[in-house]
Amino acid sequence: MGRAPCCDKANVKKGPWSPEEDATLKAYMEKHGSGGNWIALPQKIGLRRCGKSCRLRWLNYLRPNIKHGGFSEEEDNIICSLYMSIGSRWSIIAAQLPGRTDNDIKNYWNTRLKKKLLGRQRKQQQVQQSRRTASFKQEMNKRSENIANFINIPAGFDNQNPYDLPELPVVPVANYQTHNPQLIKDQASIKNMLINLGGRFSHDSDTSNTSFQYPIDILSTSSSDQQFYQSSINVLNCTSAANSNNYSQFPSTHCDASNGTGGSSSPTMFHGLNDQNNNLQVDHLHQLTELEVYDNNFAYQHQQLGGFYYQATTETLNNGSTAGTSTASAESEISWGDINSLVYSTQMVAGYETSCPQAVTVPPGLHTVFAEST
DNA sequence: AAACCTGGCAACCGCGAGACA
DNA sequence: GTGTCTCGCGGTTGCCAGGTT
Repeated sequence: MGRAPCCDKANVKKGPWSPEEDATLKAYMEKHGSGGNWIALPQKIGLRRCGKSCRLRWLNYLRPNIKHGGFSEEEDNIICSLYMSIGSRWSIIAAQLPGRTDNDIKNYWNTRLKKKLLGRQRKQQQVQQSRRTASFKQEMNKRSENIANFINIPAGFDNQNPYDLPELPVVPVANYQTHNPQLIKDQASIKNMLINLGGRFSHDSDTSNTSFQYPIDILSTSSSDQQFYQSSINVLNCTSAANSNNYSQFPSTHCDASNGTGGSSSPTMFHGLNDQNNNLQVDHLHQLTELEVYDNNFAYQHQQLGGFYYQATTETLNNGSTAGTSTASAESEISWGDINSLVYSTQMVAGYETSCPQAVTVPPGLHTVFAEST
């Protein structure tokens, strides 16, 4: 059986609202509220409008304290960060921005923010392209050298084909979303996600468990996966500590992986690309320039391009070793309302890491590897 | 000045979830 | 358990103002 129409389509008015209609709806809503039944409301107040239309008009336009346009840089950042974390969950994003409606944010994203981001990405891609070209030239030079060495082949050469340079390692890094095909569908899921990302909620009953939980079944992964996860968790435990602070008041101390609380040296930061299977391609690693490190938007832009973002030391990359064992040094109490401070992290990753690495949170699909600085 | 194009935004549509009989 | 109804959400459409040709 089909769904019954919510209203008599033939007798309802469509299109823009007149000032009179607005005034009627507003007056009624301010006095009585919707009464929990939007469908019956238009008839009650003599409006030839669909109940859904009334609801929309009230929520998006007539409701008190609605802000239109003039999005601030801070709001931009929140929207971008949240979009990167949870996708097009406009109502949730709107809940973090007082006075903004989901419709407003959705429109703003579609018409401006997305383009703004794409523009920056294009710029970034150009830079990356020139780097790849340079790296290709370098590789060709290396190969030329190898060929030259082959020509002067030493005695005892073991028939190895000199043209086959050793394959560069491809280190698998499990992707949160890959391992969690059941995508986030509700606040509980998001809460779980945030817990998995290192947060805890003040009303959680198990307060004894302060350590980070693996977002995937890590025992079934390879040892190298486990090592990378452990590295990530070291970061996340640091994150837990950081998240108890207001994001605008970061401590000036550093965080290293050995104790999760503080260190003094700055980690080296890299970025790279994932392959089709979301595996980290070490051969595409690139150490971040200072400019990139301080580019507030680099992290999430790069993630959008299908890349990952992390920090590690050259040593870690070479031997795949984990950072020192970390323990959560401070409990982080994160309420649902504190989601803001969490989601800021995607932006903070690049903008703050070198001076305050503990302010790192890993959104789904974003890989972070942390190791002691050399 | 007129036609055309483009971007921004309000409003609509269809669907899923949850409440209720 | 099933069907109906409402709400809320995200995607899409279409109008309109301003810019360009």
